[in-house]
Amino acid sequence: MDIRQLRYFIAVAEEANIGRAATRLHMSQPPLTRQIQQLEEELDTQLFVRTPRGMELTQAGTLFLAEARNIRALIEQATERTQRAGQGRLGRLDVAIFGSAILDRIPKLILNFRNEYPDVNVVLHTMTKAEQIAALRQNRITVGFNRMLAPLPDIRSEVIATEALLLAVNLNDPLAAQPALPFDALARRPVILFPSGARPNFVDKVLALCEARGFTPEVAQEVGDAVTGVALVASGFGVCMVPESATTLQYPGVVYLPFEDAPADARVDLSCIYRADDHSPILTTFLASVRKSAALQDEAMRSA
Amino acid sequence: MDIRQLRYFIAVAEEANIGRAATRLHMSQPPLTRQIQQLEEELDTQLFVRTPRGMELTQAGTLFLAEARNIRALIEQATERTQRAGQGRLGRLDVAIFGSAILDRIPKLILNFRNEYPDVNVVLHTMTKAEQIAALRQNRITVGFNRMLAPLPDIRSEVIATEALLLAVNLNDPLAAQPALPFDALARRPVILFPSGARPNFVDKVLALCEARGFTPEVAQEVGDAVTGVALVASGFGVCMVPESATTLQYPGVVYLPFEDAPADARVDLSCIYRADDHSPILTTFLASVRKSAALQDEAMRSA
DNA sequence: CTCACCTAATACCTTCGCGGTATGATGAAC
DNA sequence: GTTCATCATACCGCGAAGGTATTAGGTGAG
Repeated sequence: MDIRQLRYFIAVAEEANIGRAATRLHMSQPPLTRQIQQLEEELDTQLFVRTPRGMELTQAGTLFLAEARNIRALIEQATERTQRAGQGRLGRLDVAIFGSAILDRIPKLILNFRNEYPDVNVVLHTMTKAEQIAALRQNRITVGFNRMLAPLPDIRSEVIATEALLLAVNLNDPLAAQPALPFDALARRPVILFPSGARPNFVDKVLALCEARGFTPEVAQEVGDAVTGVALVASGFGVCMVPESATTLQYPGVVYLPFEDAPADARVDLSCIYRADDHSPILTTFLASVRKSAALQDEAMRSA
Repeated sequence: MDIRQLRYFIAVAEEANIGRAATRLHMSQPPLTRQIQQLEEELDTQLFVRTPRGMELTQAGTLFLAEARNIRALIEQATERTQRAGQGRLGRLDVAIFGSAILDRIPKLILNFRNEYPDVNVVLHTMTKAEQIAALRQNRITVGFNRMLAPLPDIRSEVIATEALLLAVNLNDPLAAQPALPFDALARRPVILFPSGARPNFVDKVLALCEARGFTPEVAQEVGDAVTGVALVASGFGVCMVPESATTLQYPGVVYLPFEDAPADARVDLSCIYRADDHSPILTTFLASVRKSAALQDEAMRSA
């Protein structure tokens, strides 16, 4: 059996007339006759009774018509869905995020993507940097978000955004009264650092910035993520350097203050990573969407 | 797209290797390569990534594999069901029966058919003889059961069985004491006749039998069917001639007695009728089944 | 009753494409 | 580097699909 024959059969059944069906199929009558005969022969079942006025479906033919329409619809659906999958508009995408990336920017990027491609099932996984790289290598995730990535041969990384750094200060601290701080405020207070885990990370960034300005901060505590860090600031342990997006984390007794000199290197990157050999359309569309909405976010931030 | 291509695709996907798939499909590798390429081209979607170790499904390919398996299963099911319909083993059969035919024989015939062909949906309709013929002509039924059918050009009828005639007698009647009756017992009692409705029918049969023996029975009452007739016998209205199969109708105060002389013409036929131009397989199988089980019934009756 | 007209079926031809064999290109393993 | 596997390409022959011309058969009008 052949899908072409199904098409032919449906046409003949609907027209109840081979000649008219042939016209509709843009072909001549004799080959159509032959195809119908072959179909009947292959099924070993009479589908039509030939009358002087045309073709009339038998009971078996009526049943087969329903089945044929089913099959045709299923085929159309299959091609359509496959094509959408091939364009990265349908399927599943496993995305890894890290702890404080939950704050603000990343969720918005992913939300934009989900709105644009509602038939892609985005599955989120929380992983550390090292876990993300291992998961990429095992194909357990397709893309990950992280900061401060060292280059690797098999993993490509792409900076999505850079964020300014702010200082989280306890509201009772005299520093909190000022609208902006000099960078060396860090030298005058115990500092809370995060994250713990694989280096290089945000800790190294902060320490490097201080070193460039000729001082070494007093480390009050190292913690796992930004949320814990801000919680310690609220408890009066010290100050804590955080990326801009952490300010969505409103914590009683904590204010986020910019640096008055706003040094160009006092920024931290936010990157997404993916396999260098992954050319799947779903990743391509995701990256395109992320680049687009990250650019929009940047613009909105600059104008604010 | 082509069903053959689906088969090829499934094989390649399952083997993850064109060469092995070609072997499995009993063909050589190059044409298989080409068919897969054509399929991808037609779908405008990459289904496989070519590796030095074989073919690996893309996400779109994985989805298409599931769809292709679905389609293949649906096609197999469609051919199988159509073939069964073409053999009269699947479908719908509208059968008309008349009032007292509900008794015994016909239900058994239909039950046998339903057991033998469980996928045929038998729909029963109760109709008089005239209604059955009209319904056949309008294709509202496929086959009907009735008695005493006059031949018609467009309706074929076939005697399924003949039944002996018995006399239903009230238990208080002195006749009821005898094991068998002479035929002219009918001349000595008021007679209940049935059915009313289109002639010729069973009434004519009874009257003709009496006339052949030189008497005209006294008609106590004409009623619609055997059930009512027997009820009147129970009430003492008179006697009533019934076909053998009516004896399944056990009625308190009524006995069924055979005729001692058992004349050869004291029998009545039971026929089935169908369109002369109906050659549908479902009718053919039904008739074959009916003939077979009617013969078995006859045999059982004779030996009893 | 016959003829015209509709229907589907058949005969024959051309062409396109499927499958075959032989060979090439490419990456992995030793 | 050589060998072995993979898939891709080139080219050929044949079968089958579609086209044209015609036949066969039933219906309805005159």
